[in-house]
Amino acid sequence: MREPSGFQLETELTGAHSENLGEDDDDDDLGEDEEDEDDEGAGEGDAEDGRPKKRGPKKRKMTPARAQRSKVRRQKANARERTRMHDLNSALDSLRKVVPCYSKTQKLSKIETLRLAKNYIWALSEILRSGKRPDLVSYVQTLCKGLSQPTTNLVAGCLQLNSRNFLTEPCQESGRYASSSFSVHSYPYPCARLASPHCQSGSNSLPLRTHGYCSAYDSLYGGSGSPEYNSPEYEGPLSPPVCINGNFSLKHQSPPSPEHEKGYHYSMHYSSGLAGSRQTPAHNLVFGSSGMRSGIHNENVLPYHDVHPHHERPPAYDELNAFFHN
DNA sequence: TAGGCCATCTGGTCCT
DNA sequence: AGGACCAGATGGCCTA
Repeated sequence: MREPSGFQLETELTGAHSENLGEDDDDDDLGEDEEDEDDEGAGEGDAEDGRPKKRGPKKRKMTPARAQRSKVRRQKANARERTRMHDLNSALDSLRKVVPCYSKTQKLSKIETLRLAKNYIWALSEILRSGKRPDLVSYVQTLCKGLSQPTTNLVAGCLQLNSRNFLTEPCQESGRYASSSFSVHSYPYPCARLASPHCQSGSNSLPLRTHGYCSAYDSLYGGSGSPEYNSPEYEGPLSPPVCINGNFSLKHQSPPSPEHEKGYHYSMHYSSGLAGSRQTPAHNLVFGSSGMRSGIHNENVLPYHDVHPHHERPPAYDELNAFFHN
């Protein structure tokens, strides 16, 4: 048996896969077949020497024409692969926008985005399951589980956490959540949603801005933000607050109305394009007694289709719907 | 400079 | 047969 080597091995590998499959009928390389016959027939067709006849497509020499075709094919494959990866990155960007802590300037890495998304889903599921306002610390810890330190800091900064809260908290995940992890000041995070003019609507709107950053937890559960509205500091794409309504606010179904202004609870809009079956009116979303104290107007959040062009329904739609109707 | 992240190329495999 | 998907390799860029 001959040992394939170097260039020949490469051409055999690729050629075995594709060259011999579809392009042999191009007879622009005349004489090749005969060369191949000579080339391979002597080496592997010998039944006399006891060796089994080699199966599979014949190996063919790389002629200039074939090399050219191979090159073109490879270029096409590369272009497809690039497109595919770009699509994948676009999807990741969409995901970045719906997980807590979206920042144009400090993008989460791919892996961190996926981890944070997983944690976010988990945290929301826990809220649904328990039906109670989560503890801030455990909530953040859930969000930050498995995240790198910079990302943890970013999340903490996004939440505008009072780092003192964590000084007394036991560390989790082998010390990952030590107090030093929450050096909020070092990761100032401007909350995109705050730039939304909806943030300033209505007297019942929750003060969302604190020193230019978003305290999503505050916005969800009521906190101590000073109402500095409509700042142009950050005009990037909107990120949902780390709260239910941001993630599940889907689409404006009607322009803001006085009724909406009054309905200051955690409103949820669902507007699904799925079979047109779930044009659900806004549901007031109330989280426990403390949650009642404050809320975010439903227009505070990015229309769902802005980041979900296909109008996917949130996975927990039915559960949420049922829960918030109770 | 090492390490992390990323984009791209590439070959193999699977599916339609 | 061709495209999608995947994983490995490679090199560039950035940051601590």
